Amino acid sequence: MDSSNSLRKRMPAPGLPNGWMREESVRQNGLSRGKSDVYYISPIGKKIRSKPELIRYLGSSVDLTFFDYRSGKILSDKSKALKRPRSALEKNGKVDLDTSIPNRQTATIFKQPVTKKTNHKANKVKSDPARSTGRPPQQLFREKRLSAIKPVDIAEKVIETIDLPSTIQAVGASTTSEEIIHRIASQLHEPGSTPITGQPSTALNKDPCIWLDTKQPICKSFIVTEDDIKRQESRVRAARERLERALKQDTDIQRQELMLLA
Amino acid sequence: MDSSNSLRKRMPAPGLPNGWMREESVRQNGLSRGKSDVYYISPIGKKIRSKPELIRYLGSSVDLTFFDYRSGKILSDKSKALKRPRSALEKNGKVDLDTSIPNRQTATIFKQPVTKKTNHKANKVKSDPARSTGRPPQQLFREKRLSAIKPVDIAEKVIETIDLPSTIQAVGASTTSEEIIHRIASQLHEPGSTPITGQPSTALNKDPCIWLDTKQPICKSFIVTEDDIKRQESRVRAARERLERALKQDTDIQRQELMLLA
DNA sequence: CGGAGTGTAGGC
DNA sequence: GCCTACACTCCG
Repeated sequence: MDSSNSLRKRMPAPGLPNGWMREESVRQNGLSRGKSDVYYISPIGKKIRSKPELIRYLGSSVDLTFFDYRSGKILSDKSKALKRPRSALEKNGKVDLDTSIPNRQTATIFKQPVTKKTNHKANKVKSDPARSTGRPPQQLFREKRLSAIKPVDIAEKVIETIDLPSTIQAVGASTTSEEIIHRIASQLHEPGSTPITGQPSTALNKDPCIWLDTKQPICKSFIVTEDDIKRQESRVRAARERLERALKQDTDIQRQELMLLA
Repeated sequence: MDSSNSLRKRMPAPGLPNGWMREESVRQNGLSRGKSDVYYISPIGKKIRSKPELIRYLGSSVDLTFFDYRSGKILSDKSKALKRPRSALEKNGKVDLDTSIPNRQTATIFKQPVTKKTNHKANKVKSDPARSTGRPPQQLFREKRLSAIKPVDIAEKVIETIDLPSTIQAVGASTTSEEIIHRIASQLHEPGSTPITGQPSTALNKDPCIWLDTKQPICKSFIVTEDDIKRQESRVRAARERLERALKQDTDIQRQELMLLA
């Protein structure tokens, strides 16, 4: 006899990058008793409750076109391909207002067991077990593709005032500090990303196509202290509060406009 | 320009008996900023936070099937009728553990303006404006219907030791002191009930079906002094503390049993 | 106020 | 009809 509670089971999500868990819970009460809900838990503990939310959260880092949310598996050849849903912004003109503060990432998250992963039984290409993140390989110099994206203020005027701290220095003539910011920002959003340390000194001034560590932004390696982290945490907290106020104000205005129309 | 603070407004609850207030407060911070919470304040100052809690509190004295908690109104003919939710006991096998001490009832609660109340536009039966409590008329000798209900201790052994104080005396051959206790206890739980004084001396030894005051238990009238109230308050406080400890212990045991199963 | 759990409109 | 997606309730 199995004494475990069957109303709630959590296990690694097969169709998502390492660190993501799938949870299925069976409704115990009410009109929908017996139906089940599927959630995904991100590596930092954020609970996702639907496929559109998952797509919003993962952004462009994972292609979920063939991901079946309910089963957690990729439906590749069975021609069950779902229509690509539009983004939240296209759909209702709203951004995701969730600015909750994630737990600070500790070393343990980077020590997840590395599993060898073949995408399909019939697949002849196997990924490198030591480096697999469950995502397709990414372009060298991919930060250049972000160069058209800029933060803007409420009047859509570009905000220009983000500076790199002096401890982070660009490497090579063709790499701007702006590209490094783009790269670091997007890498921080990747689930299962490795620590950002910069390029090893051996790579500097050699042929980047051979010597660069593709997992690292193109800058000299640098050190971050515990004090750096604490100072930054309080800055981030303040910034998040400002952002939350601004976003909320925006939805309030949208809501008022809708009420005027009604 | 309205300088009043809009984040918290209190007004009479249209769908509930006289004396109940509805309070709506708007959340100021966090992810749910702008959402509001609705509370109801009972005539004796007890704050209710949800529809299930309201149902538990009012018991069978008011039918809340068509009461919309958020708006505070009855949704009668618009066929918006919600499915009747099951009781807390049916739902999760737990009793309501709230044993917080209500304010002592002062005379003001009994001086509420009496409003004429017709239950429905199409309803031809009108209640007596001078006596309406918003509830249907109750049976004479209704205390007899409670005679099968007994308090029990933890081993379900009946507790027999409740005695009436000598100032309260039963009237008539067929009325036991136990019935009077039942009647007084249940009347005290009715929202909007009138003071309990006993039967007027004119009613004694005459035909009860004609002379009894149906709002009063069937006992001689009696006087309660300020000292009686103070003495009783401290006894009740002590009893409530014992009850709270016992209930708490019981939930702790239930929780431990659940953990052993998991 | 957050969050787990349930309700439920609207799409298919 | 059923399911998806998300709003909402309720209670800690």
